[in-house]
Amino acid sequence: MTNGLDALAALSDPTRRTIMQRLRGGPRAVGEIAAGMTISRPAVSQHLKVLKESGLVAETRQGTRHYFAIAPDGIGALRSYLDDLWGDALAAFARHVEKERAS
Amino acid sequence: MTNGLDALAALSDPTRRTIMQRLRGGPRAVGEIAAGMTISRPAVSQHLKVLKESGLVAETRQGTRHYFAIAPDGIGALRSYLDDLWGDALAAFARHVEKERAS
DNA sequence: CCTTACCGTAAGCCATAGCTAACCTTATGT
DNA sequence: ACATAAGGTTAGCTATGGCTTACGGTAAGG
Repeated sequence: MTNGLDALAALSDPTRRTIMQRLRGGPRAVGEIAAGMTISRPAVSQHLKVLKESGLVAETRQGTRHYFAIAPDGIGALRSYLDDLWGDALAAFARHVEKERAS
Repeated sequence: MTNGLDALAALSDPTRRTIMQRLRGGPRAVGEIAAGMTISRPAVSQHLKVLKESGLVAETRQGTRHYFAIAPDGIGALRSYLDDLWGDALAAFARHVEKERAS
């Protein structure tokens, strides 16, 4: 795992998010992913490289076909990061409400 | 709420993530946030503007001081987005494992 | 009223990200 | 062996993002 934060930068790009959406049904080959998209296939390859290096997708080759699938671990790292922020935000918010009530 | 996805782009920047870390303890004024950081105060203001527009932080003014605090709703939107991906990823992974087992 | 503190905004510069086009690799098939 | 199919890689252009500097705005304090 890179460090779980690269995944945030990876998902910041709209194109990469639509790629993730296309992988929701299961593994897809590069050509299938690129089909119907407005950008070129090499561009998709570059995005897949970023997604892979960030730990969000996994690659499995089969002949000349490169299949990419969502990697649960990558999303899990993101979730735990957000959960930390979430917990602190709620705690701070609770303290703030408490101080308001004491006035 | 913008749409919950702007928050991803907002958190993609490392500087904005450290700002969020500084807000974990509760609301902070702009000057406090900028103190100790390597970048200038106007740069912090610009980052805070992005964080605010993405729904990740909320602003409350008090005199000339502008206090910023983590907005739980913004993080919640992100979490639900990731949970969607997470669920589908697990389902697809389970199907994949099942197909492997059937060989 | 004038100054000072605190902060947002605008202009400009520089670096990086994303795209396309062209090329190279590797595997399948005949 | 040759042709084709499927993808990764590179070079180069363009656009966008983030930073600084300089400026404008508002509230508090003497």
